[in-house]
Amino acid sequence: MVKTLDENSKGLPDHVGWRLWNASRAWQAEFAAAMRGAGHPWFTEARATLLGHLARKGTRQSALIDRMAISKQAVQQLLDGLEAEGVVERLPDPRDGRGKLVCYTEKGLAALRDGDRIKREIERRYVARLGEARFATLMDALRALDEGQPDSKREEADSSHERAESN
Amino acid sequence: MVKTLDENSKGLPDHVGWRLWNASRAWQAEFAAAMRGAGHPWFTEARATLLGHLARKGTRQSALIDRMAISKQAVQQLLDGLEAEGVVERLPDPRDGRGKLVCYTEKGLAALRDGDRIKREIERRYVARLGEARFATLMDALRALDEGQPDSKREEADSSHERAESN
DNA sequence: TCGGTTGGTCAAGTAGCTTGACTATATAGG
DNA sequence: CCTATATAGTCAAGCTACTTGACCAACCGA
Repeated sequence: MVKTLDENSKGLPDHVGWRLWNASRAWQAEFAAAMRGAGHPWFTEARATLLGHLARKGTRQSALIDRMAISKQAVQQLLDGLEAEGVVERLPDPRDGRGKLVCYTEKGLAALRDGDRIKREIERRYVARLGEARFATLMDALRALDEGQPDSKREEADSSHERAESN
Repeated sequence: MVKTLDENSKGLPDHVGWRLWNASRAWQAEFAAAMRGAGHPWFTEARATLLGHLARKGTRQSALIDRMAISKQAVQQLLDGLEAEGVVERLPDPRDGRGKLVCYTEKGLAALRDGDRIKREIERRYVARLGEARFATLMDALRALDEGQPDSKREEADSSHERAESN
């Protein structure tokens, strides 16, 4: 997206925004295709985002809501879907009658393992294409970009603060 | 998305895919916010993508369909919206009774100008954050990544071939 | 124990896609 | 010329990933 509004000379756009978008999109597509090919047809981008915030030992639904930058209802709907697919399950939180613990099922853990493998494979291919040095500088620049951005970094014991109630 | 499936040690993911996604997302958000702030509240990501393929002198609707990697109906719906907003207009193609030429309105051209300005401003800020050298290597790596990808590059006289009819 | 905050659900609406089914124009072959 | 097929566009319905609004139930602090 936002190849936007610029068309340099004859051809496609060529500014940071477009290049970033393009590269990101390519990575996604490659990853998702590999995941679906590896026997996880339920895999989608939105679900992956959510699972990325889900600790192996399980996470409170409310914690997921805090960490993802979307409404709690959206998180709930994603979870409904993942639960229906048998990837996660919602258990009652023993320490809070209201709360629910979202946990991986065996199926979910298997996907996790495949995901890690696939991710490493893609990375390997990227290194092969760019060379180690260039790949390293790429990562370095991207990290520097992220660091400057507000809202990145938020280590762990971070419940409560910012993201002050939306609904 | 796809912060996915890895959570290195304590904290957020840190692989290429995630970094790219994050950076891309940040750029988008910054650009869209600036555009809306500049008096173009109709601006969205999907619309920007489409406009990125629309030449200043106008483009055949069917050509837009070829260039964007989505269904013709999706393109049509996007155009419906943009037309309703008064950003583009659809004129009959004099050389083909079936075809329509999609053109910018004055409002659309104004957005184009603002977009270019904003894009340059963001780029300037990126350079300030990374330093010129690092910014240059970032662009270089991203370009190298794109080049390797299938379907990128498609200079101009490219009508017809690939993308063989979907619907 | 009462009031406010927190955790979660249900319902309805929107954006941005998809596929399927259809109409109108163009064009190539007999 | 006339028919067959490909091309350009439209209409309709459906899905995913979000949104806001309204609500209930459990917890917690004064």
